[in-house]
Amino acid sequence: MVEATGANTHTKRALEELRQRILSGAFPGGTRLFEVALAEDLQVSRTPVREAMSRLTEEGLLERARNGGFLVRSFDFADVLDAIELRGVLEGTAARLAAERGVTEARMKDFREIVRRLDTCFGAGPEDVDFDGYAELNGQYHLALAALPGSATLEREIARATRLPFASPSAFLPDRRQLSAFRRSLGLAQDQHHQILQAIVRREGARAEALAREHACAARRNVEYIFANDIDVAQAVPALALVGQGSRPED
Amino acid sequence: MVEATGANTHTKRALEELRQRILSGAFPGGTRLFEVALAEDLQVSRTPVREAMSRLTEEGLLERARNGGFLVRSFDFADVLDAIELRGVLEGTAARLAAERGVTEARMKDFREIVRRLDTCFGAGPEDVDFDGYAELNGQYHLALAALPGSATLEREIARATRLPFASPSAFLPDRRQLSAFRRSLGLAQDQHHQILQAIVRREGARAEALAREHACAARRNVEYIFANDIDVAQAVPALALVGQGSRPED
DNA sequence: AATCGACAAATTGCATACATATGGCGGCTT
DNA sequence: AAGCCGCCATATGTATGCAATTTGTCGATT
Repeated sequence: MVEATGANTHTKRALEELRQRILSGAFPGGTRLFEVALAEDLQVSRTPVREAMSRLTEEGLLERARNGGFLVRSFDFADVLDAIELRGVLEGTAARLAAERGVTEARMKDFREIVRRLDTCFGAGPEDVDFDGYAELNGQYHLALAALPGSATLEREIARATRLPFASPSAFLPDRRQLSAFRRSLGLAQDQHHQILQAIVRREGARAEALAREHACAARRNVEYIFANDIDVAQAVPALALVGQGSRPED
Repeated sequence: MVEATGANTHTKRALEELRQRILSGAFPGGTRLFEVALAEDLQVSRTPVREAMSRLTEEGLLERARNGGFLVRSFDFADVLDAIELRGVLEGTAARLAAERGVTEARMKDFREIVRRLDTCFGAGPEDVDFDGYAELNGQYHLALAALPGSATLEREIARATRLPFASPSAFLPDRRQLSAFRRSLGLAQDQHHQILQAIVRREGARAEALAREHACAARRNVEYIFANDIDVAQAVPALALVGQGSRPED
């Protein structure tokens, strides 16, 4: 009711508003959210606020406090890196299982088409990149990869593990404001997209897994670059708004 | 409030009763659960029933239906195998990261102690095994393994992925009613416990990962054994009560 | 037989009031 | 100064009634 039908319920409103606030970093990690205050603020009764907070717990943005109530989860730099590592492991598993078990014609056709369209995001010049198109198709690529082996269990787990902003495959893609060396990584990433496809087609499970893992490591490099260059994190990378400011790496 | 303090709330009661029913296979997969009927049945109001169902969704036993309400999730044989595969991958990752990153003294001491105590479950004769002790310590071993790298993200994800009964490391351990060939696998498993420890100590990440994955595959062998021998599943393996009866493998 | 519309029943969404539990603060004692 | 206790304010747990939505049934029409 809240989402599937698009019905405009109070719970849905509260859920979307709270999610947006959390994702924008409006609540420091560890903040306790109080039903009554939020109900007033959002102008609904406690019931939809509770429901919304319960759902945000499912989404991984809140956790339940020990004597009832909800806390905003806190994340640090290590969580970001581990989330990226985990995504690599899970997507690597999807690639391996796809290679080992085979892929249906329909899914392979879809996957190939996405890779082909990703190619069209690159023009003649090294700076000639359709960033928006790439970001959209990159998201599609990763969803399709997760679905390739036809395992609902794995697909579900990948969806869960990549739900938080900084865990998403699209979290650290460069855009037009960023340095060109940073942007050139897109071309390398697209090459990896191709290689993963090839490894799967050739039934090379270990290779597919290794490639997909390395592919996810690009996100780690991008994160490290951002922190190493003291870039204003919240400004440059919305995905990191959730991450505590005191948790930057020291090197 | 529901769990941390042990307070005896209606929500807690409803949660435990519904969980137990679901885990015992009382509701076929896909069954819709109705608030009003359950509230009457459990003799509480709708509010704690809703809360309990929301939590069971977090636990992975229910899913939200499209226009509100909740459905009991259904699982088939492939889900069992994929859950085992996923556990192997995640525990393998824990082993690898432990080897790569190192382990604190406290955690390593704890881990060694568990392995040592697992050894004491085996007596002089091949049939002389303390099954209950083994099962208890096996669970501890796997929890400790998940915690070794000191990554809250990974530990949390492993906990989630192993939450369902058939995904648990202890799901398919043999007990005293089962065949001796089946039981002998415990000795092999314990050898693997040792080898994983050794690989971590030696900083052999790839080896640790491969061993932990293979270790998880024992569960797959056990499942396949159960099905291949037409054993009454619900009777022999409570962990499989959740799995649909029409989804047995055909080979 | 299939489809559509109307209506009733059932279910979920929600608000509100009351009950219960928790946490913080102040005062007192050691 | 530290610890303990009591009190009160606040937050959560819960029940219940009403509103809104969804589902199912039945009859009419093609």
